[in-house]
Amino acid sequence: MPHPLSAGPILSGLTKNQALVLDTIVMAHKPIGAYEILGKLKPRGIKSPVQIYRAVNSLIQCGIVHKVESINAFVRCTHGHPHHGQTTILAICDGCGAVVEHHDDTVDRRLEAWARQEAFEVETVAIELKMRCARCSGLASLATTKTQV
Amino acid sequence: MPHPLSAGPILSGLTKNQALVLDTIVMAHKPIGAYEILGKLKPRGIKSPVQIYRAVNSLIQCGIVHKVESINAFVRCTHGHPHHGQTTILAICDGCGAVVEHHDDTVDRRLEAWARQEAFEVETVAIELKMRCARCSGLASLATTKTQV
DNA sequence: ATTGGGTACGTTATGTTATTACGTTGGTCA
DNA sequence: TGACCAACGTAATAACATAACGTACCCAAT
Repeated sequence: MPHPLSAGPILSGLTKNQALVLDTIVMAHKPIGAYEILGKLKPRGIKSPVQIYRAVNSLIQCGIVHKVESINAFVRCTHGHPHHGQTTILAICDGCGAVVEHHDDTVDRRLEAWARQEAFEVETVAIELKMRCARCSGLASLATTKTQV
Repeated sequence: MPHPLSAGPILSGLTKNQALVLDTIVMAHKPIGAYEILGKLKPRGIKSPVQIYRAVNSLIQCGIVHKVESINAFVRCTHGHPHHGQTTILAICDGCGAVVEHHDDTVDRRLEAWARQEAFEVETVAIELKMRCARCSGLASLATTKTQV
């Protein structure tokens, strides 16, 4: 349970460390790794990776943050209302790190149907696409004029 | 490109290291990490992680092996015929490491439609489920009688 | 008010996964 | 033959993640 006194810069109900980490993830505007978060929070008193991992794990459990498995990084959930058991689909641009989040009930149903057929119990689902966003694929022929990940 | 002379224990057209690594992955019957592969191949002259990573990357490019992103491990592709641009869906049992591979055109179409709508170019797609297989979830109430991952 | 449980925290150390950098080998082909 | 290219070998290091310990604090039951 959250520390009752803390009220983070973004959301209340988070502990101090959770709020710091969430804030850093939000500010990044793209997936950010644990050690990069650590680097940014050292000036604010965070000293070790464990502290980051503890906080992101809480945030993930709350559903506020997603882990991008394919790049070992974390990103703010941009899905407005709470997920009702829906699978999060993430597309990440190789070029600029932009992330688009999506949900698709049809996909969820297809996966559930498959699970029933194979008689296994689904615990978690991760769907991740690597892509070039419109801007980055449009710029493909030009020199590298924009910031890369 | 493959080394022209080598013919591995499993498939021809692979280099010696690729064949060794593939063989180890196949023998494992479940996802196996790079360092575990390394451990098994040390007696056969492989000395460093790079050699493993080079080989698995080639095998992945050939489509012979999949990387399971969510657990940083590698598994033999069990899809019979060559994939026609299909997305691989993997379900991995937490209990015993069993893997089931699947493909679903409907899911592929939904993701493609989404990509079109958002105007990005898909490069790769990873769909991974963590699950308990029928055997492991049936055994849930019993003591740990079977080998765990 | 004391005590015991639970949660987050801090710190150190270590374990695990992956890549960079650089030089060598051996086959291909003009 | 010699330029090229792909795979290989080796050492070092980077990047990601957890274990194991003890402390601080709130809360609820005694």
